[in-house]
Amino acid sequence: MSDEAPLAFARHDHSHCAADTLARAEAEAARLGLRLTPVRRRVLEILLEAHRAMGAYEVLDRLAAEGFGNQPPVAYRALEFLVENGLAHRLRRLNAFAACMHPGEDHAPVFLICRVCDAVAEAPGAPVRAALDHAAADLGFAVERVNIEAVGLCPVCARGEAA
Amino acid sequence: MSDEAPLAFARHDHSHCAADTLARAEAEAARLGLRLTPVRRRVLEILLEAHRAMGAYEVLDRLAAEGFGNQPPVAYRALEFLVENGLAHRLRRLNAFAACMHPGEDHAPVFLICRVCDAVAEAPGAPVRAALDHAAADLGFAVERVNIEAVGLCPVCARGEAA
DNA sequence: ACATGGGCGTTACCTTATAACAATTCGCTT
DNA sequence: AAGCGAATTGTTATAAGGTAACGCCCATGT
Ligand SMILES: [Zn+2]
Ligand SMILES: [Zn+2]
Ligand SMILES: [Zn+2]
Ligand SMILES: [Zn+2]
Repeated sequence: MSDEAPLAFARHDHSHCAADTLARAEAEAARLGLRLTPVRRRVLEILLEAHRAMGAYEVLDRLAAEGFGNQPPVAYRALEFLVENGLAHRLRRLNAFAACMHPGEDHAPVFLICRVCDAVAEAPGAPVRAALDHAAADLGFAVERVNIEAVGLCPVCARGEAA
Repeated sequence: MSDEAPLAFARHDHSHCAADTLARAEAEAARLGLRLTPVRRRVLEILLEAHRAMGAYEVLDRLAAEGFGNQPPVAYRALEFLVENGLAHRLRRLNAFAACMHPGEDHAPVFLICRVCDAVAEAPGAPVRAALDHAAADLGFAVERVNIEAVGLCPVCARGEAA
């Protein structure tokens, strides 16, 4: 159902990519009995427009331009809803949010953030998470929530820098 | 020279712990030819007072009370200096800073943050980092900087919750 | 019809962070 | 010892990120 490798850094038909991910998010929302209201759905669509993270205020500007509320809570509430229900992720390093590319899949994402083109990829992080759990267990620490984010160069931009 | 297991969650002689870590930080600063000025040194001491993270404004209040500047850049610059030179760490999840407990050791820290008592431990994260590098390499992504932070329950507070 | 609760819009405010400039101090050369 | 450029500090001002609290509306169930 889902791609094995993230497409974020590869050229691909993104309109298909976004539509497909939105469809999977809608299916997941239905399965969980969530109310994907117009604002929430629109925010998810906006996040899906690119493999980038967006700040809450950037999202808010878009909403306001489309006739939704124009105050911060409007954006923050929709974003929080999406994050809480696994349809989006929060990138603490960027104070920003990105659509989840694997809705409903129970994944342990590692975020790879390109410092040149700002692309964000959600890499499979099960082994990373396992190593983390092990390190925590050694200290008797019970992990509940995790943020694993890496900043660096994506393959495309790496070629550019080499020049 | 350094402890194998972090003490953060264990009862220990913290005044000795802090003094020792400060001494190692000073040695490292000397080795690198860094200028550990009064503000910078004081900020490090403040961070070392507890195994907690402190917000920049909390640090600033302390500085101001002691006759240093009372404007945000004073705190942010000192904190940035400490972070850049490996004497402190920034916890993006908390918008806060903590003293490095292993200055000069070239460690790959994983931060364990207790949501009850706010204690922060710096766990050895070499295996986690290795797993992350591997995941990134699969995508051709060159990792430069990393944030690995976990929120959960420290062993002490876990006993409390069980009751 | 009516009560209930969730979601949305708004006001108001708080916290976190940075840009830019001036005055000073430091480390070094002459 | 004087002088110079670079680094550091203090200050002003403002940008960016985030939340509390209130009331209205609408969907749902009785
Ligand atoms: Zn795509
Ligand atoms: Zn995801
Ligand atoms: Zn200690
Ligand atoms: Zn450290």
